[in-house]
Amino acid sequence: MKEFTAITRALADENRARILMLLDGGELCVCQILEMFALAPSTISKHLAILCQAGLVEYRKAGRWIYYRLPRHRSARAGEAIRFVRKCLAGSPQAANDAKRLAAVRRMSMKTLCRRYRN
Amino acid sequence: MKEFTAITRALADENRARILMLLDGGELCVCQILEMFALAPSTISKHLAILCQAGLVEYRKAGRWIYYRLPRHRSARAGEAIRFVRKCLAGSPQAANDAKRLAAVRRMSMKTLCRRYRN
DNA sequence: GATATAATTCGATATATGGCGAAGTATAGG
DNA sequence: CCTATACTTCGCCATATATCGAATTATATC
Repeated sequence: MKEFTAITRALADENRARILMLLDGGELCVCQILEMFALAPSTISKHLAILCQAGLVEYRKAGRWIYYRLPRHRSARAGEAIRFVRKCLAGSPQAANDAKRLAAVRRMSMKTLCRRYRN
Repeated sequence: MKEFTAITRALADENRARILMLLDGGELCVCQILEMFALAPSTISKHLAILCQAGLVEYRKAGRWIYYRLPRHRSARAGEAIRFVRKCLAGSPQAANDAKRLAAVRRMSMKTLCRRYRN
């Protein structure tokens, strides 16, 4: 029940759900995720931490960059949650829009992306 | 996306998830639901309203009593949500406990139940 | 109709959550 | 090792949420 609550609370935010759908298309660097949202880096970081805590994403470090992705080995409940989000949002206007924009973001260099949010 | 958010927010509360699992076993009168929780009637009522708003439950009036149940005709997303909750919680300690207690509650008369929370 | 009953709505409060900017951490490169 | 870079953590604020008790609505019964 505790795991379930962590998962549903993690899903109960539009931005986090969008992040999950983005990651469903493959792993992304934080700077790429950041580029998809009009939010401060610290906010995105917090969202990612919440998703991580719920077991809905995992990350790997690669030098200076950190890549987030759907966990390779998920708990049964996390798997059901991801399936649920996919079923609900796949093909939705928001997801379609995000996918389109993500394709453009993927074509940008990491350097360009990371410079965007420099203070 | 708006519907999805309403659904995930509705699920993001332990008590509401428990209510859904209870209703998965068949419709229940508000006073029966009330008996399952240590919460004020007004609080339960609000939870039911939130579930209703999200399309996860519906109700029917029968004289003085109001019965809640999983909606006969659900949206695709509501169906996925209910399936998700069921998959995650069916067989969990909490659900097993609740089911046991619910069986006892079902054996009580409505009059007895309703008198319980009289101010 | 008047009264009692079953549930909801309203108003108030305490806590949780999402957001930001500033400070901190860890890695890369000169 | 000193600086720049890529994120995260911390501290704060505004809003949202869960909860309660009191007032309200709607139905049944006398």
